[in-house]
Amino acid sequence: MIELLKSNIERTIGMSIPEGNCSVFSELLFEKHFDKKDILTEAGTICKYIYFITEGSCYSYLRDDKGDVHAIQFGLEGYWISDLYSFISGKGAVYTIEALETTKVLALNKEQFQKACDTIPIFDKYFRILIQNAYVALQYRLAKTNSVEAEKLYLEFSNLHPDFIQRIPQYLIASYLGIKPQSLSRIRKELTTKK
Amino acid sequence: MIELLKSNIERTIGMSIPEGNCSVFSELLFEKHFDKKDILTEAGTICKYIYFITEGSCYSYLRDDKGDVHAIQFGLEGYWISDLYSFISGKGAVYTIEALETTKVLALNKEQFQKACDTIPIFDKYFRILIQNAYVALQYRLAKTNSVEAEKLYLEFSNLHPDFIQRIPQYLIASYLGIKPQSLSRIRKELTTKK
DNA sequence: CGGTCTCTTGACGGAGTTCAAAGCTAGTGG
DNA sequence: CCACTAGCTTTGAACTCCGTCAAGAGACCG
Repeated sequence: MIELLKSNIERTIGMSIPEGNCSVFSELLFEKHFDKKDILTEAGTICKYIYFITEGSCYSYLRDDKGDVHAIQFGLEGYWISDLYSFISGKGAVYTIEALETTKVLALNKEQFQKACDTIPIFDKYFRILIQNAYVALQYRLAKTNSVEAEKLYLEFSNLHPDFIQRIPQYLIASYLGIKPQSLSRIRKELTTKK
Repeated sequence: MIELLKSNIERTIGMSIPEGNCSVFSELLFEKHFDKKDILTEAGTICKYIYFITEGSCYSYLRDDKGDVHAIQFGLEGYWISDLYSFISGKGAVYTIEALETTKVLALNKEQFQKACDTIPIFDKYFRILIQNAYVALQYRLAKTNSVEAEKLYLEFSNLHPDFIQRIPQYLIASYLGIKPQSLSRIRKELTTKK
């Protein structure tokens, strides 16, 4: 269970974790289980946890004034997901997080997160790298959104995340790319007839 | 000079800086001067510094396959600007950073940045918060880009950053918002006639 | 005062949206 | 185990916002 997280950390920071640290982890993290369509965090409420997905998949979304859903982020096994703003500030969440499948996570509340950062320097470093990477990737994604047509956006996405294409419904991928499901359907049709 | 940074740190982390730390700063940071249109970092080369702007303004941009420029980020007095990916990884920068006016910055290279984080815990914390905030804001910006028409995007931007509207050329603001200068011109016309 | 850079305006075109309806597909209950 | 339903995907036709191309007006700098 915790093995996935451990290997994830080691891969990210490029060094192996001392044995002692693992037991500290086990104490801080606790498992949670969600069924498909369960809500991990509701927009407006305080997001008390960051979740590390060990099984299944989730996504976060923003609901706009018209009530339309806009997918923000997907998470599969080995991904963290949360409303970071709410988690850190303690204010109401902007996004809702929902399970796409039967999902198991390791949850960490703010206090435990602090403790993990304070007592396990490697974890502190790990999380810093994670956010830096997420920030850099996001900046690039926005730049692409503003400069490239939807077809190329989809191609890049499917090359980068073939696993997402397999497991995440098309209408959510469309939403994530900033287009309508109908448009993505037409794009996919175009792509298959091209080949 | 360094006062601006000091007050910036104090405002961000919500506590005052011990006297001793300031002198450490002065040793690590060094001043640089740029004229309008000078390049702080060129895409493709390694971005060796993060810059804290004390006077003037800059922007970072991505040049796409067609040679078109896409504004990524603006920086005025009190803002940090860099190609974070390149700075951290030591690989070639994705973005170019250019001065929009005569600009003075405090520069910090990787080694000095490390030293600052290691010896000044407050600085470490400050930078973590900065990136977290930037990440959260960016995520929200992308969500808006994908859900809101250009007019509202511009209105939000001008409400949030009236100082940017004053000092940054309109064609760059258009680029930042992901639209063409002509479109922004028309949007602005619409808005004035509406009132 | 001439040249370059920025902003504006007009006409047209195209990528993606909207509205609507019909196929699919997977999950549910009988 | 099949039938039914709800949700997802596909397809068509009309529309809309923004992009493209082009030209002119204004501003700024040497």
